[in-house]
Amino acid sequence: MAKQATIYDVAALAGVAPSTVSRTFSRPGRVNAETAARVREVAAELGYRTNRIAQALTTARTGVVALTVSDIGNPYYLEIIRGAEAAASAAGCTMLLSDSRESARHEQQVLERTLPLVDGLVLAGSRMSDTAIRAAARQRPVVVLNRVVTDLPSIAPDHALGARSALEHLAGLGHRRVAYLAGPEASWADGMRWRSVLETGQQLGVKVTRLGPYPPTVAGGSRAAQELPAATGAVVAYNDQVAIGLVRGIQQRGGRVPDDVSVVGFDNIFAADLVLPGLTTVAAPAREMGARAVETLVSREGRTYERAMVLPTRLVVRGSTAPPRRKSTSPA
Amino acid sequence: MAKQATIYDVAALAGVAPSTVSRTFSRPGRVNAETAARVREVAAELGYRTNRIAQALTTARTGVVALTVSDIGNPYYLEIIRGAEAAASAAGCTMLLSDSRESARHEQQVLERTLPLVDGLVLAGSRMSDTAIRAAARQRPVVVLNRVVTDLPSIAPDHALGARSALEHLAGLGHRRVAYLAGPEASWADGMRWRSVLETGQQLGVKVTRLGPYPPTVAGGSRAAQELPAATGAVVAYNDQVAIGLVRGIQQRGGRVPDDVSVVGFDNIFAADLVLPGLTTVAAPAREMGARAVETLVSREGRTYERAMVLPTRLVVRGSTAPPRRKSTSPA
DNA sequence: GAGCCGCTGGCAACCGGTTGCCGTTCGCGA
DNA sequence: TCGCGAACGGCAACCGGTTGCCAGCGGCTC
Repeated sequence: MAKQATIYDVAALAGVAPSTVSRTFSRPGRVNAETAARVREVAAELGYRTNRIAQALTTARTGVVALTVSDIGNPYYLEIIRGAEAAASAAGCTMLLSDSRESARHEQQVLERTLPLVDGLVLAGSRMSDTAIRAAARQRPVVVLNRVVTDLPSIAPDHALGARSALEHLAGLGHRRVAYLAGPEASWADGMRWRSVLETGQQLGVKVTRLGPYPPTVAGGSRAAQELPAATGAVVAYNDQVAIGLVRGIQQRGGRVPDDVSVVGFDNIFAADLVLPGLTTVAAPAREMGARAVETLVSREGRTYERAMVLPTRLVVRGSTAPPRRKSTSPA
Repeated sequence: MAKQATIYDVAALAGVAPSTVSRTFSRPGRVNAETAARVREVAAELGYRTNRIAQALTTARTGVVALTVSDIGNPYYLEIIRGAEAAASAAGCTMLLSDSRESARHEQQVLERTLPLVDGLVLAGSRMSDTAIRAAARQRPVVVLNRVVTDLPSIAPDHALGARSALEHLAGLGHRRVAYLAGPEASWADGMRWRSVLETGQQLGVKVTRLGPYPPTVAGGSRAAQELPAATGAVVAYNDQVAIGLVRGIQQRGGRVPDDVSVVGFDNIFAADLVLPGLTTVAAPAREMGARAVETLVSREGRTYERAMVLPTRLVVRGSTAPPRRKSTSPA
């Protein structure tokens, strides 16, 4: 923790004014090439590094962007985080990652702490109200992920399309009754998914029922398995964790997936391909979403409020879905 | 993004000097109760919030601590992150989380960016050399996690004890040959685990062989399954992901776990209890480690360099380990 | 040869707090 | 009544850069 050299030290040793040193680094071209070379040389010798704090004070830019997720433990965010990190790094900023622990209150606290320090904010899976989000947006540029907030730059997968494709898949297999396992009530995605499942069900003549809400975790899914009506032949779960928990719960009670129950999840998390049977799930371009969010944030010069960006989803079919079981227990 | 009120605004409106406003917030007690009350009132009215950047410039404290992990996707870090977050929050600081992507080079870059902005740094699973870590410690207080660096505050699970208990468990079941699947060469934990497996093996009369290194991922474990000598009856894997991948790989080739091969992992990640069979694994008090690390960092007033803190591990026995298969294929 | 312009470097104000030091006021003991 | 110290508020310097403005200088045009 040796004392850092300042522009004043460099200036003195190089025989120029501090402002010249400053310009050498922050405004190259503004200073004569030879002078700049000398300054750089002295700076290197002294191990000078510009003090980002002091810089931030005058420029009002810290070079840090925040990414808030509703739960770091949720693997869905993994690719979002990676995408965001890559974009931030490419743009020369640091990313400040924080966890709102599935709580609007905690999310608010986190924002309170981080907002003053950052140039912008990506809210992935915010549990706050639109009003609260808009309030934050009044302090710093905000990009909303996984959700659409009017008049705020938003990036979201096409939840409706995803839910529709899940239901079409099940209907195509011959299912006529489908249960939807709801996630957190504060989840915007949950609302969109349920609504789309409901509507698509009506269009396809599939009877849909809603169960829950359940915590968006494996444990939540296990609990759902206990409460699942016996006749249920097909389930769309809020996300993959719930779906995985459900499958396990069913299996532990002696049921079989997909023979007795078909299960579809959302997000295509890594583990979806790990469990047995593999989980059929709705995949979103998570990495791309993370990257786009940060890019949007960083490039917001004219504060152009583009319309919400909705990205296509894709159904990944694995072993957890199959035609409903015949009444007879033996195959045809 | 309305203009924020400053101490000058508050001072003017309250009819006091800016320094009084400053002291009202940063040095309560230094100013008369009545004056303070008035200042606070005016501040509230104006929505004044102290500018953390400006504050950081003079106090040289940003109130941010960084936590660097080798891979955010690794569930092992999850509890560490949670523990660290809780401790940071309790201490009134913000946590800056970053990912070094299993690369010393990238880790270095990340540090370059974050060090200037933070009050201290927790390195969890650093892939850098001791020298590089010491260099960082010269710039900011550092606490090392999962590893011991001489003369630096270090917190690590008792890797040796963990590896020993794993091997004792296998030996107790009757295994006489055990393979160790190595992790990243730059991993300090890997070195400790292997060494302990080796030594314990010698003491217990168990023949141990080392395979790898493999990437510390499920995919790495699957690859290991392909390269596993046919006669192998018991395996200790670098971590749970590798162990899980191994189990899957074995199963896909028609092998059975634990009947044909017993498998032990490290870290007791969440998924260890999710796979079938459940994974026997060495658990470390991850959450506590994360919390202790941040606490150590924050409370480092006298820069007391306590000795390395080594925390006990605990073997969690699940279904992936069993006595070796008899020569006869039928049960006794 | 006068006027103008672009290139450079320096001066000094400023960003928004923090803090050492000083002066005033006031209570209290001698 | 005088002296002394504690309490309290203000002044101004400072943290380390950034930047608007100005001046000197050389070159070019007419």
